[in-house]
Amino acid sequence: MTDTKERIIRTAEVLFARDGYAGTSLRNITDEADVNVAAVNYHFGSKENLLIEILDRIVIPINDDRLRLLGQIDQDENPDLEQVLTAFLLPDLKSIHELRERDPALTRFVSRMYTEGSELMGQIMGRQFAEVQRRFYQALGRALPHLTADDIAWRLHCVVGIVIYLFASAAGTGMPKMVGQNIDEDLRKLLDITVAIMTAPSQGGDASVS
Amino acid sequence: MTDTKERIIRTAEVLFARDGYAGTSLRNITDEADVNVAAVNYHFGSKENLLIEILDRIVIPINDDRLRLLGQIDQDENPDLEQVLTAFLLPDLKSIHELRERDPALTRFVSRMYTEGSELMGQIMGRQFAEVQRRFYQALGRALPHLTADDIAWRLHCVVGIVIYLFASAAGTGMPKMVGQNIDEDLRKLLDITVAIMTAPSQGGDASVS
DNA sequence: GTCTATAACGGGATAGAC
DNA sequence: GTCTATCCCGTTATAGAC
Repeated sequence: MTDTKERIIRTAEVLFARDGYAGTSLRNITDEADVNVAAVNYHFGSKENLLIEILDRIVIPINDDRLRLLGQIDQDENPDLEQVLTAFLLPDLKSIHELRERDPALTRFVSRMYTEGSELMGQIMGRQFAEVQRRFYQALGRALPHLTADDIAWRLHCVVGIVIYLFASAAGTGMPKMVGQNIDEDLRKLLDITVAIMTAPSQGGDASVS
Repeated sequence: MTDTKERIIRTAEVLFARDGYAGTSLRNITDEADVNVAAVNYHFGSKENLLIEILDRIVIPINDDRLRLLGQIDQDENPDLEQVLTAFLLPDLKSIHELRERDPALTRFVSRMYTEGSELMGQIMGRQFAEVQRRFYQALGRALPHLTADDIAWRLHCVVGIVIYLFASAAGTGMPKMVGQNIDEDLRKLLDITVAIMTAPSQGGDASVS
């Protein structure tokens, strides 16, 4: 039976989330998963490949979901800001709830991938997120025609910062719990904040993001 | 001469920021700093003590500065929201500019300490931040009397999420540059967003943070 | 205070029996 | 597909000469 492979993934993603990639040894994983040391290299080839496979399984569905929801909004006319933000935020909330159900520590995986920022992870996350970013810049530009592209980028990144923190905080250990049990309520609270961010009057000059 | 100790700190903080605590070996540090392997254990006792010393040097001044600025605001009457938020945000911006001048990668150190969330770092960061959190909850409660304590906590944590992302993004590698060259301009943009967050109308029910 | 040398151990990866 | 055994290297930490 090859649920050995699945057991490795299930164990490794929790350990990577809790202790980080560098902080987790293959032996930590195989001991906990009750599989042999050699199994990781047999099924994945290397520790790094194992990480990439785990990362893709978690992050790709989120961004696919984002693009799917954005595609459902009628793109001919100017889209509604709340709908666009919902398309951006809802996949994260769904993912947080799913991950948390599997293991409370698991939500930290996503925030780690962003913050650890090694060459490896930065490239992978960037590749995953580039298309999403481009599409949402477009949609937000139509929803908020009075803002400059730089303003939109700067403010969307504030939203991203909140979302990453949301993943980190959902893990439970020491951080404030910002995500509850009801996705609709969580979304409503997030929309209150993020709509305010995107529509905030700007006293300052031009924002710029490179 | 004991600038050996200082050289170790200067090198280690950059490597910890760039590659993480677990991802950095003492040999990485001593090779790069051009000091002997044994010097770290002589001057700091252990790798962990080295981290704590570096962390304290960076984070304690930020939070001290926060409390100092908050103390300057007249606490007898209801404080002005922008002033309170400035007391919260300005120390971070000053720190980002200082760290970035020493080494662009260095700003990532702070965001890492939050997101890595090992027992060690979580405890240290929690201890550092607990008093700050308490004092700002109080001040924000007076500045925004119509909000519940839970709403204030939830929204302040959104601000924290943005700030952490700010530190991470300032490092340059792959992430958007959200912090410019002029602190006043950066502060103005941040205040636009964070005032909007704190004063956003809430369509949803009660927020709750534990 | 600073060095060399080494202890004692854990790391990722692989060869080869089963 | 799964195991044991092992290679080879890097790890933190320390002992002891200088």
